[in-house]
Amino acid sequence: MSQQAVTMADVAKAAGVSRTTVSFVLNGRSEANIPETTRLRINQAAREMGYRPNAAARALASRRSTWLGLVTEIATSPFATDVIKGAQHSAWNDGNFLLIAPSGDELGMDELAVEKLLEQQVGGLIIATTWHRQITVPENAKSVPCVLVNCFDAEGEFPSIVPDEVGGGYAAAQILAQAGHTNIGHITVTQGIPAQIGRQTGMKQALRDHGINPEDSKIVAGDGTADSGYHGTQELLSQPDPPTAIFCGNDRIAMGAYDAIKELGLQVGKDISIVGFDDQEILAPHMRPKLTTIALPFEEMGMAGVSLLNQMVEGSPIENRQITIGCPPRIRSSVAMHGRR
Amino acid sequence: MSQQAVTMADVAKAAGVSRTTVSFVLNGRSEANIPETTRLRINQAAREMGYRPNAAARALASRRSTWLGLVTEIATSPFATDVIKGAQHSAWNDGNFLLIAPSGDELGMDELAVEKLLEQQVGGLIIATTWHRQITVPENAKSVPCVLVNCFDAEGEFPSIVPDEVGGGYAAAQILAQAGHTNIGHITVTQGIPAQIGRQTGMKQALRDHGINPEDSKIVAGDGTADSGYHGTQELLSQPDPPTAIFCGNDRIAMGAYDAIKELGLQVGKDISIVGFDDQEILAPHMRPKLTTIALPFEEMGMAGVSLLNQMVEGSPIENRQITIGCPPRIRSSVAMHGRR
DNA sequence: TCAATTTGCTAATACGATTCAGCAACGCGC
DNA sequence: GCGCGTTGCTGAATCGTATTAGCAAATTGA
Repeated sequence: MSQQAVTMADVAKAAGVSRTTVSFVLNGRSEANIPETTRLRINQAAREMGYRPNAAARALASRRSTWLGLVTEIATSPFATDVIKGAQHSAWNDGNFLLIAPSGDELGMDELAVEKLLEQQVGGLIIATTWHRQITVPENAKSVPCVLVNCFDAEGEFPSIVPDEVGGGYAAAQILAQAGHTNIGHITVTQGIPAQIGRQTGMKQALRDHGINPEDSKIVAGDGTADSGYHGTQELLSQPDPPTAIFCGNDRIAMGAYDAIKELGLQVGKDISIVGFDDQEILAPHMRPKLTTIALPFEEMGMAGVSLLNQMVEGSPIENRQITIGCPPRIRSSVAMHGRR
Repeated sequence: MSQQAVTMADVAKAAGVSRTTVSFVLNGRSEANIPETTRLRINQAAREMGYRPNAAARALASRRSTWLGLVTEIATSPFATDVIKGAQHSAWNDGNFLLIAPSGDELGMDELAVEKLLEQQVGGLIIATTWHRQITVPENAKSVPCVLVNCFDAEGEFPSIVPDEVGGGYAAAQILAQAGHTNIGHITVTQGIPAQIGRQTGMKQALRDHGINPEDSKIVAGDGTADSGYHGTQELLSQPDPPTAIFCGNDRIAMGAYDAIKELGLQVGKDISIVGFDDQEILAPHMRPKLTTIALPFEEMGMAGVSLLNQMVEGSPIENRQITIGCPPRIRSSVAMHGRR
């Protein structure tokens, strides 16, 4: 199989020095001052012999590892990709590896996942969810530094990274208000979750700041599906004084809204303006017209999570235990100016 | 940090046996016949003391690891999720861990990724791409068993798992033919890639098998975007004898097709039938009407890849070096019966 | 009853690194 | 010519497990 024979001892013999010296040189330890000539000799020997460090041995001997664990619901959503992407990116740049374990539906699965990761000697843990919510963290996760991404625990015991739902909702409504709309409808995502509450709160605040009475805007409760967007839009537009703009709680709702609007013979981005939320990569930029929406910063959250985790692993004190990542607007073509054309 | 003190030696002392015995018991080695009583005593001691095996030490001592490496373009596409999901699932069930390394755009990045994975002592490698194509495998990947997923090398040196594009194209056209359509248009994905060639080939075969002359069906070259689907559909429908059904090379093309059709005042799934390809999770089931499409079996490919890799790692001979995974149709509501209503 | 086998364990070594303690040689100041 | 600091290394212990070889006691077979 792998003819992996060449170890530090081999390199040491070839270079005519001790294993210790090889270790120092290959790890670039400057405190043991090895002269340039020896250094070169060792490096060259290592290269020529095809020396490859053994991470397992290194982890064992040094009592620290280059592995971080990521527990995530890999099964459910395309969002997971982005968190993984960000986390992976950040970890890779620090020379760390991400071990991914599946978060399960069944009770106790998370605990098992964490246990398995701990066996692998991970130096720290990230627990990530695909939708922003409160979770209960498995007990054993406390054995190592642990950061929550896109979720939080009831006691606030763990540092966590969450999206700024309120700010995002504010931005969405602001885009519409600044385009001159004063009658703005809203179709929410599932009732009671942080996304719904935060986005709605932000929207109302933005309306107020732009001199619009939030009580005047009609809000219909959706459930995050395209269907609910379709029916919600029909409901909004069949009112006596229908809105000229709709803030859809997510992109899929916006997708349904598009269909309802087109069926009524109206044009999105002209007769009715739409703003979504999430910025789903394979959806929003491909809708017709392209959807103006608010991005969920999954990748940034993944990166921030790993970066925070790294600080904790290194033992540096952390100042901010609850980090909120902004949700940036993505301006495309689904919003029209209103009333002052 | 972690008070991780309890080792096999500790358990051994507590149970009043040797380390060897503990090792045998905890690893369930039956050839060394340890009586039930001792076994229980050791297991209980281990549990009470919170013993947790050290994977690094185990890997070092046993000269084999429970890690498999996955090199993938994590950055680009939601498809990567599914491969990871399948691979992860399969690996997890075998007690293995997946180490994921990013495949880079820059030349030599893959080699670096592989090198890093080899340092981690992975027992095998999977190289996966987000779109089906030929690749050149980094030289160092040959140090361990290696399987290609959704790609292949020119020489066929590595076992590979690819989707059955031809079968998928066949299924797509068959769905339309069986619904009574005889004038079927096609909008392709990017010219020259396996997806385009395979799907088109399969389509023509299906038409022939259903007594339709493939030369009669108009094919327009797209590039995989919704825009190309939009314009391609306009082109097809503005012909003298426009098709009653369109096989779209992928779901995004179908998305553009929907828009073009609706703009013409026609109804998808009634006036014009549409079949897509890919079955993008957040797209196809949410379109209106829901899109009938052919699924790309990424998850299965990931699973098959790991499973094949495992066989190779264990040294069992493999019979099938080039595995093709079927692309199953997902029947939804975008296809109408034609001509015999 | 004695040899042979089985049962139930243990001692010792190995895996491939890291790391601590220390040592020989050399230069330097006085 | 002595003490001292620096330079340039090395030896040995250690990490936590797996594994081979083997041993004492108990059991079995004849």
